[in-house]
Amino acid sequence: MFDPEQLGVLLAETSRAWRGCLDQRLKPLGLSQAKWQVLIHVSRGGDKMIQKELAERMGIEGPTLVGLLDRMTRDGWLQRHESSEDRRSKTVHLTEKSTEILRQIKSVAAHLRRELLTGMSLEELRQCAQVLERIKERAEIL
Amino acid sequence: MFDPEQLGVLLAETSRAWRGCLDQRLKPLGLSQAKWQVLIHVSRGGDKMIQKELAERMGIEGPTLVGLLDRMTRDGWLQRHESSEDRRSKTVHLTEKSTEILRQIKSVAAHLRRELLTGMSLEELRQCAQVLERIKERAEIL
DNA sequence: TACAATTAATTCGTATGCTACTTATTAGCC
DNA sequence: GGCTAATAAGTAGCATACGAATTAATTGTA
Repeated sequence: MFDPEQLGVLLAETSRAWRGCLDQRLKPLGLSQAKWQVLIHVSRGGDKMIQKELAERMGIEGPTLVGLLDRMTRDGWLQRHESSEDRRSKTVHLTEKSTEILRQIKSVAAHLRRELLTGMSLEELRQCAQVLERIKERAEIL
Repeated sequence: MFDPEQLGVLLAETSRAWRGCLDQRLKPLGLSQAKWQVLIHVSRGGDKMIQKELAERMGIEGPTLVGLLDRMTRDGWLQRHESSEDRRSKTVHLTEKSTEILRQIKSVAAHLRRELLTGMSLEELRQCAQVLERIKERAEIL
């Protein structure tokens, strides 16, 4: 029996549970979800990415990112550099410590993903992803 | 083309986008997601439900609920009563104001759900929910 | 060129989440 | 009955999210 009324709740709970698992496993590395997301995005973004763009890619607001970067800089995960192109901007950079730990993050995330998804067919997952994608696109333009 | 590596990210983003829409529409009523969730659960729970049980049903920790109830009591959404059965416990109750607004909450949520899900077949949604359900169950026991 | 509008980062105040700890009360065991 | 465990609520401190307002720099226009 399926009630579409429950889909929103289920979606929220599933996302929460998944994130909770990952948080728990990355905690021993000193990392929260917000922090490893920053590291991933910075590593993908290259040396030219400024805070504004990082916030956009992460889907969070400027002030939220400022606080996050403050704590991460304080703890040696990141450095901020003045942009050479625009004196209003700052670029964000990995440190040795965070470069080192990125591999572990990716490995833990991939391992958890395999645990959560084993036994489900690629076709099932693909269809599920398609539905989610459509919901997401609609929600983002509303 | 579908890459299961992206499913976790997609799940998080979809959930976030849906919740964001609902938050935006309920904001004019003075309600955040945390607050309307409290109201929904209290209305379902009846007059015997104590804070401990409310926190469990909502999937949040005790101290988080304490702060939430503090703010909601302050703003006239709720009342706390001493439990007659156990002097350690307190029961949580709707006020006139919140009873009144609950209908609007449900109506807004149902309307949004229809907007986000129109055009998708019941079968598609059912299968998607099934996948989410399995992921959620695994994540919760890990 | 000068002035207005925009943009990037920040600060401030608040909401919401957590863990660890405290206090009051109840339950359980000898 | 009396001591110890467990339980419910709350407090304290922190992380993470937001919007509004501020500051400094850039862009666009008259």
